[in-house]
This record gives sequence, structure tokens and C-alpha cells, in this order.
Amino acid sequence: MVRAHRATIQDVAVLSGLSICTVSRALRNLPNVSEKAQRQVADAAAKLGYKASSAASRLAGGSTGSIAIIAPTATAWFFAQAVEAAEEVFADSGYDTVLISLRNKASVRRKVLGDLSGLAQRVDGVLLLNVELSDDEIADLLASGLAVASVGMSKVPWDNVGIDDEHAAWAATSHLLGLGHWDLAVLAGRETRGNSVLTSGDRLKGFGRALAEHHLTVHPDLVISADSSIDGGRRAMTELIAHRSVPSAIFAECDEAAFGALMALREHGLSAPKNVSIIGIDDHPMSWFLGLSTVAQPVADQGAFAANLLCERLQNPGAPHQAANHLLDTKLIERKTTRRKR
Amino acid sequence: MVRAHRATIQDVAVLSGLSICTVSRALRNLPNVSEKAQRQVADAAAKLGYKASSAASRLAGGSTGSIAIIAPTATAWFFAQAVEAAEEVFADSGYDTVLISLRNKASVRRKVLGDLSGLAQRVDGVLLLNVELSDDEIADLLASGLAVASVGMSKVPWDNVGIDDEHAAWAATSHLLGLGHWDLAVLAGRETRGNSVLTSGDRLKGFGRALAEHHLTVHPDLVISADSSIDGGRRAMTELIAHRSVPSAIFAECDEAAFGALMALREHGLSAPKNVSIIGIDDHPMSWFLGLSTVAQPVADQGAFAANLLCERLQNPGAPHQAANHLLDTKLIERKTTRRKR
DNA sequence: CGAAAAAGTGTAAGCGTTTACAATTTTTAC
DNA sequence: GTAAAAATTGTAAACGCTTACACTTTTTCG
Repeated sequence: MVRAHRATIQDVAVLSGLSICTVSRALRNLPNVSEKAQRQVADAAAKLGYKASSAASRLAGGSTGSIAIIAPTATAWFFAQAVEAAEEVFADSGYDTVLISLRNKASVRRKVLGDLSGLAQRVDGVLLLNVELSDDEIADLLASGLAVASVGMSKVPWDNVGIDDEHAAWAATSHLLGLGHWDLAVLAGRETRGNSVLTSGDRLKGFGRALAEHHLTVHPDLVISADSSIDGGRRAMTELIAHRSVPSAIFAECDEAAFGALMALREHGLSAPKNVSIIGIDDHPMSWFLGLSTVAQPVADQGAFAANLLCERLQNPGAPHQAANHLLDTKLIERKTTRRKR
Repeated sequence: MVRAHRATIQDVAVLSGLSICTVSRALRNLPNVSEKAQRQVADAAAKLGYKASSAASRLAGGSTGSIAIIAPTATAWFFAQAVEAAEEVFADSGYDTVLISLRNKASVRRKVLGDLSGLAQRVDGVLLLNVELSDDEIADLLASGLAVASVGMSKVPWDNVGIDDEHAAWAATSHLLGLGHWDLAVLAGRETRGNSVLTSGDRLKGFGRALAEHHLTVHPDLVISADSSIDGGRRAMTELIAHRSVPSAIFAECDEAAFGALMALREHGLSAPKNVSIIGIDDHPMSWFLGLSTVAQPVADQGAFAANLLCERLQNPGAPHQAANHLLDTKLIERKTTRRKR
């Protein structure tokens, strides 16, 4: 049944015998509404199937009822998982999810981050997924009036959920070192330059720390910049094979890049762990099948957790709040792509 | 630089020396605006960096500036690809993308499809990705006033982009039959019941047609309902192995399900093509690596194409239009999981 | 019990657009 | 050159909500 005309707050006011103003307050659980009025309004609203018009609400200074998720790309496994988990939380809290993919493009990134006040007009909050931010951008975001939360970003002045990237990378690298490998390459995510707060910066740090603990240093030639994707890993590995000698072990910053590396290896008649040991981070559903050693992280949990924190902030606007960085556990999973160096 | 207060249409009117009304019309390229006025308005708007408030616009009867994408799930490879491609088109046309995942849940589905008039209030159009619709739901959608386009849905009264599912399935199945297999199982997507318009219905039909051409009939026990995901394929295959004899070949309706089947096989000490031949549909980036035979389809293209059609409709509201079903090409790719039956 | 304080409710003015419709200017046609 | 038609522009009323402020009712307390 499609109602000819959506019920307006006016209709609810008439049905409940109260003024529009009281209805508005009752509906938003503002103070100064008697229990009786509260009940009457709730009944009337329910009876009419009333839902506030987000446009009108927004225009009058209320909320938009939607939250944006900004991700470097929407296709990577990690982001698709996190986005869906967050979307679920948002939907259950009554928010629409506006998806904004940066498409791994600086131009798109600039456009999106450059119009925060425009964004603030269309959504109540933003969930950032691994978006590298400069200090200025952080300041702009804070000034935009948007509620903010993030996944995978350290040292930001808002709630963040992630894993201990440095530790995860350290664990992966240490695993390789423990197996006797000392000639290590890392497939690092792009965008590690600038005053970055990106995941891959920390992962690189963990890699370096593990090496240092074994009295080794990071060789710049073996820090390969690769897109965090199958294709990125494949290209990086292909290049590595073509232009340098293959190291004895490789730490890929995500499983998909490791998959790509595995492919490139096979294209050149090589394989893991025979010619090179490989470990990733993620525990992608294909990793088990491919025997990829990796550091597992809870992805959907991160998205859902951060989304919940954001919703909470939105629902208690005034509440004092101390931004926190929540780190979820990771676990090294040894499979078949890593083995002792002989 | 963050402007203290966003420029309103009022500001543009003053700067251009015209009335709000004329500005509004000029901005939306409506008729009855002199070239001179058009120019003045454009200049003033540009100078002020003016962008209409979507909330106000919407409230007054204009457009919302956003489009919803509704998908059965957002994590599956196919959907993630299509969503990102569509989002790109929408963003480039100035629309926000509202992502709505049905999470493969009937309850969510019901909620979303049951409040189309609510949705119509928040977005201008909807891009449906493989959403099974009843006749009533199609009627509701048509009545909602939303512009609609879809991917992977046949026989719908709006623009659709897809592949010839029946043909793709026929090609995959015929490949298996041509290899001498006659004992075939199919891993079919769920939700093929009811007055469905879903992809998998057509794929099942293609499967049946190929069998019929070889004077074989579809054995109900070998039509396995499986989620279109790695896990779905894995569960289905596990069950198949446990409760029946393994057929000599399997047609999986998507590559991810085939991956899952491959996993289950391995867990039971079996493998393709040794114990069973397997073919999928998609050409997922991992398929090449796993040697999976498949029928390749252009995924991002479908999303982008449909998104473009939707934008066109939105930009020419009045224009007469004949809904069309655009079918993109597919291609059988024979790899290593299929071979002649001995 | 009465005055002051507190709690609850209503009035009316926006918020920034779109859009009938009226008013004005320009063009057309005789 | 003028009346009628066409094109352009402006006025003002929505759209459905929030909120400052005024008003009324209830509670508190000496």
C-alpha cells in the first residue's frame, strides 16, 4: 500500500492533539516533554507510519540522517568487507550510507577532501577507512562540524579502530627472519610519503623494527611500492623479478598483493616457498586455499566497531568524549608459503 | 579556506543583479532565460563557489542529488566491482551514492523494498544490482517516481545492462558436455523461486537447455542451492561430497562459488580436473591463477553502463524513452579445471 | 497558602530552494 | 506604428522541519 501523501509532522500533531513543536521535541527525545505527550506522539507517529523528512530536517538545522564512508577504493577485499559491516550498523541505526570511493586517485581525493563543508551539508558524519590525511586536512575535518571516526588510522584526534599495524608487520617479518631469511623485500602500499598517518607507514615501521632486531637494515631497493591489490602485487613482483635478483623472502602488506606476487612468480616458473617465502596480512578467504602464511585481522569487526562509535557520537552530541584508538587482535597463521631457508 | 557561510541562491541573485527565481532557472538550464542572464548567473555562481543545498532543493520539490545502489550484498566480488564503477559515474555526474546492501537477508530486503516512498524522498534514482523482484515490487518501483535502472535483471520495464545469462550458462554447460561429461551438477544461486526475474533463473535455464540438446534432463538432486560466495560454494560442495556421489562435472554460477567448491574438494582429498571438472562464470582475478575455466563477463562495464543510463534518464526527465536491455559479450575461457572425461 | 521556580506547551520565524502566476519587456505581424 | 503574441523576469507562497521565545501549567518551599 502506497500512501498518497507521506504523513508530515503536522499530521502527527493533529492526531496527537499537540503542537508541531511538542511533536518535534518528543520525536527527538528532547527534554521538557511530559511522559503523556511522549506517549501520545509516539502512538500517533506509529499509527501514521510517520518518518521525518530528512530534507526538511536538514534544512531546518537538524540532521541529515546519513553518514559518508570514504575509502581509498571500494573494490579491495578489505574495504568491501569493512564497508558492508559499517553499512549494516548505519542502516540499523537508521542512517543512510553514502559511499565515496577515492578510486586511488589524487584528483578525486583532492576534490572530496577539498569540499568538506559541502559534505557536511549532506551527511552528519564520516567514517574514514585508511585515508591518508595531512595535518591541515585533519584540522579541516575537525572544523567541518562532521562527526568523524576511522578505521586503520593511527594518531588521529577522533575514535579509531584498527590493529596494531606495526606489531602485525613486525610479527610477519619476524616469522620470516626466524625462518632464517635475511634477504627480505616488502611490498608496501603506496602513499607512504608526506606527513602520513596511513596504515602502511606503521607496517613499514614494524618491518624495519624486526630487521633491526636482527641487526639488519632496510634496503631501499627492496621496499617495493605496490597497489594494495592483486594486480599491484603482480606488477611489483614482476618488476622485482625482471630488474633485481629475487630476495629469499617477501612480506606483502596485504594478502591480495601476496596473491599477485604468487601469480607473477608462477609466470616466471618460480613458486613459494620453493624459490621465495611469502607472507601477507589479512587472512583473505582465499589465503587458506593458496596456503598463504599471513597475519589474520578481523576486518568486518573493525568496520562495525568504528561505525558503532560514530553512531554513538552522533546520538549523544553534547556528551564529553575522549577520542580513543581501539586495537583489535591479530594472529600469525603459518601456512605453506613460508619455510626455513636452506 | 573555509567560507564562514556557504553562498546561497540569494547571494548569487544579488551578485548577478537578478531575482532568485531567474537564478534558480538559469542554474537548472530551464527555458525562458536569456543568454545574458544565463551568463551573469553562471559567473556569479562560479565566483561564489555556489552549490545548491540539496536539502532545500529536495524540500522544495527539486532533486536530492543522490542515487541509491541496492545490491544483495556488497562484499561479493561482482557487486564490489559494479558498485565502484557505478559510484564513479555517479560522482562524476555530481550525484552522491547511497549504498544499500540487502545483506542476503529477507528481512532487510523486505524493509528496503517496503519503504520505496521513503527512499524516493531521499534519492532521485535507484540502481538495482541483481535484485529479485516480484511483479508487485516492480509496480511499486514504477509508482514511486524514482528513476530506475538495473544490472543483471531481465524482463524489467526499465533500462537494464547485463549479459545473456542463459547463453553464458549454456556455453559453460555445453563446454562440459562437449568434453564428454553427462553427469552434471550445478551450483545455483539461491532465490530462484517465486515469480523471479533473477539472474540465476536464466542461468539455470541455460544449463537445462544445454542438457536438453544432449538429450539429458536436469536431475533435481544435482541442482545445488548455494550462496554466490566462496563459503557458499564450499558448503554446497561439502554437502554434495558427503551425501551423494560426486558428479563428473560441475557448473558453478559464479567463480567464487567455484573457488569454494575447489576448496571443499581439496579438503576431501579430491581435485579438479582429476576427480571432477569445474567451470564458473565471471573470470574473477583469481581464476587465472587457480586455472579455473570460466565464462568471462565485463563487470565494471556493466555497472558503469547502467549508471550512465540512469544519469541520462535523470538529466532528461521529460524525454520520451524506450526501456532497453543491453547485453554485453561474454567469452568462454578454457583453463585447467575442465578436461575430457575418460 | 502564595510566590517563585520549574516544567511543559505553543507561536511564529526561519532554513534555501522551487514554482505558480503576475508583471514586464521584446518580438512578431499586420 | 501598433496590437497581439512570445519571451523574459519578478513576487510570493509553499516544502516540512527546528528553535527562540513567550506563555501556561505544575511543582517547590518558606
